[in-house]
Amino acid sequence: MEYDFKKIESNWQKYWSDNLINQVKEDSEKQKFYVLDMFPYPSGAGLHVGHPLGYIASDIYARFKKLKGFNVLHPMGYDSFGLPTEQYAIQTGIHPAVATKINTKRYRSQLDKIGFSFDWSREVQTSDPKYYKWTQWIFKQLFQSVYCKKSDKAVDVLEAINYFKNNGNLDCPYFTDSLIQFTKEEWNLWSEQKKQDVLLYYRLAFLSETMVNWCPDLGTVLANDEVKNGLSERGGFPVEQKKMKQWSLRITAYADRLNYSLKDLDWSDSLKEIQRNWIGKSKGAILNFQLESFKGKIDVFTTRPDTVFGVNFLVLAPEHRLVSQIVTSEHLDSVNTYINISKLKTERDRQSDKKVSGVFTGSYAIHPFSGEKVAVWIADYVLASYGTGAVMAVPCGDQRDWLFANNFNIDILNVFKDKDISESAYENKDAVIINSGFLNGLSCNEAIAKAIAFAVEKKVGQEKINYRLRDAVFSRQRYWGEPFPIYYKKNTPYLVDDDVVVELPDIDKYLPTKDGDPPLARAHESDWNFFKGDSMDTNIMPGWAGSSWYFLRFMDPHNETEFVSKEKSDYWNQVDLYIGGAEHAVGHLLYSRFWTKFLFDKGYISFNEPFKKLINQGMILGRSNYVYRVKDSNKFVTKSQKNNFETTALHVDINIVDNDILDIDKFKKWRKEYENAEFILEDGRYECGFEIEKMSKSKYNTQTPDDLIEKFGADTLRLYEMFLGPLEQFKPWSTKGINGVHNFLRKLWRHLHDEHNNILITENTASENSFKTIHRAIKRVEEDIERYSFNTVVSNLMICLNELVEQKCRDRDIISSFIILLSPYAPHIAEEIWFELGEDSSITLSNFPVFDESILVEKEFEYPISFNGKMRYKLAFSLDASKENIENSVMNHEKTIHYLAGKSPKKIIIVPKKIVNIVF
RNA sequence: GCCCAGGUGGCGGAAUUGGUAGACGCGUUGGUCUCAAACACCAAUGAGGUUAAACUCGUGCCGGUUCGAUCCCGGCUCUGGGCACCA
Repeated sequence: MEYDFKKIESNWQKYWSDNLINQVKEDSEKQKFYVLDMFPYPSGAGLHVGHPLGYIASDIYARFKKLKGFNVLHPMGYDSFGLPTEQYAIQTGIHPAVATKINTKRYRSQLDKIGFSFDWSREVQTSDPKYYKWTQWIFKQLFQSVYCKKSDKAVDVLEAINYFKNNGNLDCPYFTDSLIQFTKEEWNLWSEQKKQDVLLYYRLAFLSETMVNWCPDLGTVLANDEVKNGLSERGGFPVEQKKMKQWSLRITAYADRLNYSLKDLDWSDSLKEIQRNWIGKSKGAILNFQLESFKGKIDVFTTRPDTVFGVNFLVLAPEHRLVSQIVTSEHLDSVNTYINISKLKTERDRQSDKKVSGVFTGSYAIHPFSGEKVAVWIADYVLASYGTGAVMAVPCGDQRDWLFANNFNIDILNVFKDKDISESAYENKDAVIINSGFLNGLSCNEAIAKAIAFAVEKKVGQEKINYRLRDAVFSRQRYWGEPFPIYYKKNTPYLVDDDVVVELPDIDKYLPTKDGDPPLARAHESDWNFFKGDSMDTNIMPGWAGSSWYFLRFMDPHNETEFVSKEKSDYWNQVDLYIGGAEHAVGHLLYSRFWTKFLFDKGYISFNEPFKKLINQGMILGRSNYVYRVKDSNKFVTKSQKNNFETTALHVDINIVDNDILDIDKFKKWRKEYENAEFILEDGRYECGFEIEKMSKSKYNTQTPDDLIEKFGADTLRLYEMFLGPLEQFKPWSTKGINGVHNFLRKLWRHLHDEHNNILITENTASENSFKTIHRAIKRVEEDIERYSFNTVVSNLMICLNELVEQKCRDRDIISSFIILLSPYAPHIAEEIWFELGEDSSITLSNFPVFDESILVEKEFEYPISFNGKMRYKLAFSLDASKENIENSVMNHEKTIHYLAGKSPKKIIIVPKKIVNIVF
């Protein structure tokens, strides 16, 4: 009888679920370990073989840690709010909640078939009101908090209110980017509404009128990380800049901490680098340029104060608030024209337009160091949203300034000794400064320090650290997301009462109103489960709201009084191992870190980073097949002849192609329009082209895990996905090698069963060799799993089995150990054999075998004997052989004499237990 | 343009601290079993070279350090990813 994986797998999946084998409870006696996957968005397409890759790895690790005696938390849930389900609702009228239910059910059945050890009793779904009650709660905490720069943490807004009452906002320690200044008298005289408006400049969740990324096709605003090259990440629609009133989160207050604590995380360098780039810390100075004919000054941010004497002009962003004040009447027309043109450009146009443009305002500023007059221009290469929205232009040291100066025939002063700036600016920092008054003769770094010191002394500037990171826009004008726990009284936002969850109301259509308000504006007062004030907020939260804290809810998923109890979050603490795709590098991973730090500041949890160790699994790419249709015909030409025709390449379903050879009959049946297709063949065969690309339904290159499980079983699938290569690496999907791992399991089965499927096992018969074999495997499997080298574990298990088969070893102890080693990878077959061995509780509850070093101790070592570094032959010596002994034997060996060919050795290197090298 | 990761047989990949390059698997070839096929098993399999061996070359390219380099250093190149008027 053969290995009947279908029966085995369904039996044990039922056993595990009936006996609650995977449920986990807090247990202070045991050390905890938290293994988490980035939870999936349940799309209508279901899982393909790429999705479970990370889940399999984390499941193996979780099972391994359990065997090592840890109390392992390994949950799963769904990030179930989001755009695709809503788009589907718009097309079909099916309520997103209904579609979500169907999709999650499908996901669940696919996941169950793979044999994961998830504790499903802890499942959460972000679209469940019991869950998003607490997402709203966290938003409320953010709204009720401001950031105190002095204590470097979030504090209650009441603290700020108290401060304003007694001091105004002079020297106040609370983080803001507003320039507003007020005294305590002013504050105390203000109306309640005015006070609330001003507080919005400080709250960590705030409403503001700012430039946002508006995507007309999606009908919503987007955060910066959802825009790629001026197009929306989802759908690839154009995005424009628009001034709108939106909710934002003041993540910029956390920029420094988010940047700094990256260094302690066990994440890949490239991922940390992406976050660092995104935060974009740069050190420099703010310098003040007094205006010549107006009161007031232009502040510029620069990272190169050493080049300050090389300033030939200033440039403001067209949107800069001073532009309208300083423009002279004779330049008014040209400035207004320029501003209007740049307003019309989208972000994408502005980026792709490499032409130098700008206009002179007619005004001058006074150089704070030299006292000279400096012309003030406006140009759209200066961004309003970075730094101060103004730059000091140093054409000799900055290429953009150089191009600008050249274009408008502005003189360029060179402040670098012996550097040629006739062809381009000199941007390196390794020069000596000249033409710069008291900075002359200094290196750039010395000059930077001295220039800042001078600016501080003369009160014309100070040191400044600037971040590229912007506050995160937090509202979306869509339907399928968390409603805001906010109502309005006279346009001022207020929080709803403490214990209330604002539920998503039912509406007639999932589209904006006639007036362009978000879909939720369709809800009447009676449609809301809670209504107060003049109106409810009609925005929803973005997709990343629910996923920014779900790892906390898994610790205490059914708590109705807290988002997570302190006791439980203290026990489970940080996620010890987090596995997911690199596409979340700046979105989800940055926002989760932000929320974790915030909740830490407020004392709700006692750790300030969510994910201690993170692995990005590489994407599994699809291997698409193409057929070539001859233009304007229903004729298809084989790959080798396609250049003789004008053809269009079309994706063809990989399921009707074998080894790049098209199954013509299946192809004719595949699509109605191909029923009468004709073919130009070579040797009677149609060869398809291929391409490695992302797996997607539209490319017909997807493979579902279900098909493979049907054919080979879940254990084979699990082993094979790991065997493909290192987890982090991108790799094309191919089922070429799947027979290999399947044969491994069959070989194991056959080794342990007779032809009637009776278990073959012997007692205490193992040879010394078998002990060595199994202990070598124990060592390697343990070490490799510990260092997340999941692919080499499979090889080691194969090697071990090959040896045991050769040794005809069926000894109970050895086989038990082997089965436990295998069980994280192939839990079903392991469980089956485990019970056949006479055990009566799940293998999950057993212990990982203990490696015994003494068994592997060898008496001798086979030395590679190399000549000038090249291995030529091997010679065994006992481990206690002296160097002299080894040298003598080697030098007298006939092969040595042969390889030396009469020459005398210059040097003989003997490294004990490593190598012998003879240099001649 | 800047930053990060990577380049090893026909293919996926291994080599953990500078010490036998190519483990394990796929594929291919030959053989055993079979009426035959499938399965299974055995053997070979980096390239050149030879009846066989000897030998030569070989981890993207050029150079360096070292008794010894896939691994360390310098320069280049290609692939993938990130950022990009960021002052």
